[in-house]
Amino acid sequence: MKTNPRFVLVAVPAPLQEPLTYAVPDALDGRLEVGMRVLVPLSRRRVTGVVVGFQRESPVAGVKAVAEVLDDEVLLDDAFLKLCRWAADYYVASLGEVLAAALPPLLRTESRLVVAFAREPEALHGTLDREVLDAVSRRGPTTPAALSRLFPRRGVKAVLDRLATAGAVTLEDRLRGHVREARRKRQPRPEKTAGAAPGGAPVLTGEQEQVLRSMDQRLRQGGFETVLLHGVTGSGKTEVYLQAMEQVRRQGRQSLILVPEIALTPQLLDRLEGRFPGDVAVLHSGLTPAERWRHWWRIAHGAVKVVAGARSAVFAPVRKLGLIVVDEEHDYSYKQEEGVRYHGRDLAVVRGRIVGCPVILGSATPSVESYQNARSGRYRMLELTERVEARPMPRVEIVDLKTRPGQTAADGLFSPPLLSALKENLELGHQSLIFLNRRGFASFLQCWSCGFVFRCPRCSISLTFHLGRNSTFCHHCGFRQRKAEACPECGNLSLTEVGFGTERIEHELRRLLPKARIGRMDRDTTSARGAQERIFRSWEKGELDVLVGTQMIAKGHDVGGVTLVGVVLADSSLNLPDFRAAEKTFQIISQVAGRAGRARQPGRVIVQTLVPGHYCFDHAQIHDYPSFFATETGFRRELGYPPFQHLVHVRLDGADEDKVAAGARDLARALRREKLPAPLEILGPAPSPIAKLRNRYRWQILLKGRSRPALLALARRAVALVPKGRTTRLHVDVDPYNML
DNA sequence: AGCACGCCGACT
DNA sequence: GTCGGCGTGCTC
Repeated sequence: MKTNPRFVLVAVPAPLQEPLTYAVPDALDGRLEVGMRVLVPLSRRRVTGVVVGFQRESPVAGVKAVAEVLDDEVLLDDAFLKLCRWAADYYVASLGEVLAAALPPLLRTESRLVVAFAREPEALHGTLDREVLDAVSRRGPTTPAALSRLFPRRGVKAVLDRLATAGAVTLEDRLRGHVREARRKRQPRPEKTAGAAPGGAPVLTGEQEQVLRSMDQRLRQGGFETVLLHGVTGSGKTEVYLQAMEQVRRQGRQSLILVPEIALTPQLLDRLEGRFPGDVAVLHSGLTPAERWRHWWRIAHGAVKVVAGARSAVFAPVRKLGLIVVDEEHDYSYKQEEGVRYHGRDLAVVRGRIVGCPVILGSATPSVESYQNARSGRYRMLELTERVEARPMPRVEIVDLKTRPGQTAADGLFSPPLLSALKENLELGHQSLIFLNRRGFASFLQCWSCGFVFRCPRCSISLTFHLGRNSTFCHHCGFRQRKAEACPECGNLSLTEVGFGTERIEHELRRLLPKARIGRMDRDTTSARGAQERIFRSWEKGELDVLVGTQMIAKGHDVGGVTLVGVVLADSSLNLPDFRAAEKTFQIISQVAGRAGRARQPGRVIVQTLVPGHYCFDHAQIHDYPSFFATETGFRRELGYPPFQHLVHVRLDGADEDKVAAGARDLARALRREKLPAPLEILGPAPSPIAKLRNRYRWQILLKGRSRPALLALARRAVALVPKGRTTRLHVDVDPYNML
């Protein structure tokens, strides 16, 4: 494409609806191609943009010129840009926003102001100017931000302007080092991976072999197809992925495997490294920008055979993509909840279609959407119905907590069956897993005298009490407050702890099982680097008898091989105001239950609940996903929820409650006046369930209908109708998962 | 997203 | 009286 056009279209990392036009300077004539990064002026700074097209004429007058090319060859290929365009279109975002979500941070921010000492001026304005100038000459070239930190609240910016005018310092818009670095086409040293020996492939079960055989042609020859691999827990899905990836490698192509963030553990990575030594790149949120960039570079230059990562790895710049695997495809962490709210699994399928490669979605408890797609023939269903080594499925018992009258929830954390099973298991020297989907000691503190509840000052929710830190916390914004001794309303000293979380469970277990060695794994105990690994290792070595935890013990580390799993209260997820509550509960019970009985010992699972009659328990009890699906889709169809109809969640938020409410009403009224190509329901507006978050009030409108084009058209109208101000902001969430 | 321009409370 | 808060608008 060397037609020497005079203008290029450049997508910049800003929420602009359209790419911007820049002139091509003579020096770059013929050197620019679509997919190259360029440095372009934007306002008063320079940013990296991506060339997305060419133009003969400029649509606007007075365009600026491209400052520099940053690549000698195309970094982002056509398929990558197609995926980004698709995402921008579908999620009602701009290409620039999608690129901002897709590219590592180091590829975006490019220039910054650098202050350097120039010369001693003849006169200085004041003592502060003197101090700042001294600091600059002492520190060498530095940034205004660093100086502001050194002289907080003293108007450093004005000082610097004065100093610059006086010629004492230079203020220069300087490129960051890495930009130059990136341009040198030096390949980073290949990572030396601790010589993990190639792991031998284990013997496959008949089912595993059959599944692989049925995908063989696609894996060899390519071509798009989505396979839903529905395999019960412990049926060896991972082994299927690994062998499929090996097949792809033999064809000289690369594989991309997406896993939930929480499952991106050393355990999985060890396994990948074992099979593909030195050939694995990992992308996850724990990487520093520089590390992420290094991995990105290796991937883009074909230096690895396998890319593993969480959600955003769906944008990994893999060139010769031969297979995409999405493990635990039902997992909600694939949904991005800020910025462009994309779904990693759905984009994986789109990417497979664009590049023409197979996509494997794997789960023991598929999402209702994916299972429906498999039913309707859009995906091909492959099943693994048996556990490896013919291990039996665990026995699941549902215990009704209600049948214990005269007792408060505090007494009844452990029902007699669960408690005696725990004791018995302990005596046998076996390990037990106790699951509760809630952190902290008590859900909230309430005054027994006047009813006062401690609430977050920034959010409309109560504060969770954490005994270990003697404080109450907001689980949404992080607000912390030392535990008060008395009620701030009436001064009463009797503050009651209401509800319970994992910390309380651990506490009670220590009391009930004084001899047991008890550990806890939740966000509170694993926040320190390496802490999760330590807990897991001691569990693995048998140094713990009981492990209490949240989702983390159901996903993430494979804490398999236990003989007893207890679910303290299954209702916590069942009672959420969410049409997926039953699905979420079914999934989490199946996942934790799957931890039981992986070794030779058969497993036992005890699920406590106040609503034992709920259908999700019936089906979970007998490990019957298809029946659960049938019941669940019955309700979904009736109520017009996904996968039968689609949703778009529109939220307005802002600091002024009245303005947000009025804005939401105006918007809903305007949307109802729109002419649509197909009928849609417009529900609301209504205050969001969490009506205030981080001091911003929230109202929402829900769009619902069968026609996706109509839904997206209406969502775009909403974006156009709400001015891009900052007092009330609009967020559009296509296919929402979290509507709180 | 940054960054600059432009109107209202606490200080040299 | 200023300084600096962030609300608003723009970026080829």
